[in-house]
Order: sequence, then C-alpha cells, then structure tokens
Amino acid sequence: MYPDSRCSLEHENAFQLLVATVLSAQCTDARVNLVTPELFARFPTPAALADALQEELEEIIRTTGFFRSKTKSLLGLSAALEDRFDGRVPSSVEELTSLPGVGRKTANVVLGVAYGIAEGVVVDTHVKRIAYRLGLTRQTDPEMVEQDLIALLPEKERVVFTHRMIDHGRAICVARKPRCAECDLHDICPSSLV
DNA sequence: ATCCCGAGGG
DNA sequence: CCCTCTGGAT
Repeated sequence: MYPDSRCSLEHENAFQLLVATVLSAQCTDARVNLVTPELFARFPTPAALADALQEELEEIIRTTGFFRSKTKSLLGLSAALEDRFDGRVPSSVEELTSLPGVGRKTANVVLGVAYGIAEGVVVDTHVKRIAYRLGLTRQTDPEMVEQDLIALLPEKERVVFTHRMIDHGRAICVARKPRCAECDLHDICPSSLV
C-alpha cells in the first residue's frame, strides 16, 4: 500500500518546508501549495520574510486559515532563525520547538523530511485517527499516541509510515465516512465496518 | 455541521 | 484540561 508515499507540501529546502508546515495547521496541504509559490517568490529567505509587512503576509496566506496567528508565527520564527540560528533551520526537536508557532508535529516533519532524522513520529490528525482505528494506540493525546508509535516503529519506518497514513486518511480512512469496503486493512482493523 | 499534515494561552 | 484562532471544501 502506498509504496511511494512522501511529503506532499511543496518545498525546495528546509526553510520552505518549515514555513509550509506551519501553514498546514487545520488546512489541506493542497491549499498550502496554492499560496507558497507566491510566498517563496517574494520572501525566499528568513531574512526577507522577517522583514515582510504584516498586511502583505496576511493577504498572501489568508486562505490557509488562522492567518493572523500564522503571520505572527512566520514573522517570529524568521526573526528567530536570523537572530539565533544564523539564518539556518536547526535540526533538533528542542531547537525547532523553541521557534514561535512550531510544536512537536511541525518539528518532526522538518526533522524527518528535510534532515532524515526520525527520533519521533509525526502525529497529525490523520495519523492520530488511523492509529486509533487500527488499534495501534488507545491514547487520544497526540504526544501519547506518538509514544505508542515510537515503540511500534523502527526509525527507518517512521517517516514513510506517516506519509502512508496521510495518503490512506485522505483516500480511504477518511474522518467522517471511512470507505472500509475499499480498504486493504479491513480484515485486520478492529474498527472496520465490513 | 464537520473536517483539514496544530499551536498557544488560560 | 479547556478554549481560541480562520478559510475553504464537502
């Protein structure tokens, strides 16, 4: 299933991935990919983004939702990258989550996709829902779900696992009305409706 | 009305 | 733990 699953947020470097992942909160990545070309063309570096006008930034990213707080996060994290990390995206969870607007989920995405580091597991809304339905966890708090998945998955499997869960969550195991009859896992899934 | 690759604040 | 932030798609 999903042999070639990978990150679907369009990006060319760690900085762009960080920005796109911040924008992806409570928003489809397809919509994020609609605004990032203009965003990256106007503000290609942390230094450029840190100097952006708030109003201009809000206008560009408005359709991704939560645009005021996301604008604040992008301005804050760009300034922090300049001030504390020499304009580079750091490669540890502690440093990444010290940036405004960056929590464990975003940090794990950047570490895994940009740097190939998978000490944690990305737990987004799809991973959380599907792990629960499959009986891989009984937890509902994302950090607790992550601990269960870390115990289940060797490091090499963690990055691709998340992307497969996301693909599966979009195509089959959707939130509202899962298509269990089309699911390859229906006979081993404790939540299967068929 | 519910959901989308969440995070911060109370 | 709870709440709020936000627009677009279904």
